Amino acid sequence: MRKTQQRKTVLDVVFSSPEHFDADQLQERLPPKGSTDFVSRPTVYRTLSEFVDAGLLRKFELDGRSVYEHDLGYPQNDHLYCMECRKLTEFSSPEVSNFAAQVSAVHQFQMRGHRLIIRGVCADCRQRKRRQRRPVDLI
Amino acid sequence: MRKTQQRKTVLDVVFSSPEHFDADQLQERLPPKGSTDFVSRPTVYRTLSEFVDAGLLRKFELDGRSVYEHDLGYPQNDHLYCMECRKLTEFSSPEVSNFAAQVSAVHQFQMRGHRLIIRGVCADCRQRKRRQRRPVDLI
DNA sequence: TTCTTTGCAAATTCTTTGCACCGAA
DNA sequence: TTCGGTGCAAAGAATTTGCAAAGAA
Repeated sequence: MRKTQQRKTVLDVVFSSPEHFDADQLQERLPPKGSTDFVSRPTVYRTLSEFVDAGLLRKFELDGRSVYEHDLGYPQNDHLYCMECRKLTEFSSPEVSNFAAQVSAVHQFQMRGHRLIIRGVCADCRQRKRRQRRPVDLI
Repeated sequence: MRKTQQRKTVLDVVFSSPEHFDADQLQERLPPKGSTDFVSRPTVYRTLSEFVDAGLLRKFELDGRSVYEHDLGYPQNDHLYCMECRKLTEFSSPEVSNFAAQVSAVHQFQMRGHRLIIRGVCADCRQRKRRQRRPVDLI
């Protein structure tokens, strides 16, 4: 595997923030179209795919798009997903993992992994909505 | 809302089986292109969307496609997903629900719902693979 | 008749592929 | 020099939309 400017650029940006992202969000953080170290959309996808294979990132689907997260070496199976700002907050719970293993055993199911997504509205967005609503409520 | 042949046809087929399905799988079970009661692809999507709004079906994303399940009036938040045959087996667990509520509270997160997907290989597919492998192993 | 619903074709969105050129090694 | 890697354009797959014609009420 060759050390190219594109792979370096993507690597830098991907690991400059601990946040989840999709291909679109990543490209927004990469150098724009005129720059010397611009990275094209196909290369973004190809590079992300390589990083997943290399174990640097994990990929999963959300709302029909592919979302990537850093592979921190320990399980990150569980997420709070804000339906307003699309922010993901991750955690991992032995309770859920044990439960999943137990259910799999009962169904003679060979478990390869599991993922719990809790949908809702995050604290920030609730705050924002409350503030926005107040002036109207007072009329 | 008008009573059209298309809506009736889709309704019949959707509720003729308790299985999960995506738009493609549904259309395969609908009358083919020449038939009197053919339903076009856009109408399939529009009708499914109406059924979701009406509370007859629930929709969620899996592997980048939209998957529909019957809304049976009780929670079906948890699924075993076979990566081989794509079969979904559903269940619902108060443990996971309670856990989700508890985590949400800690994060001041307003929970709207949750979904646990356990990925792996179902009992049937394990059987099938074992059978297929045997002749080769004996050589 | 009226106004919703449908089918067709085309547009969108996200992702992947074909291919000629570029550039690490 | 040699292949692997890249950008562009185009292809795909899933879903949605514009619009004129069809058909419930």
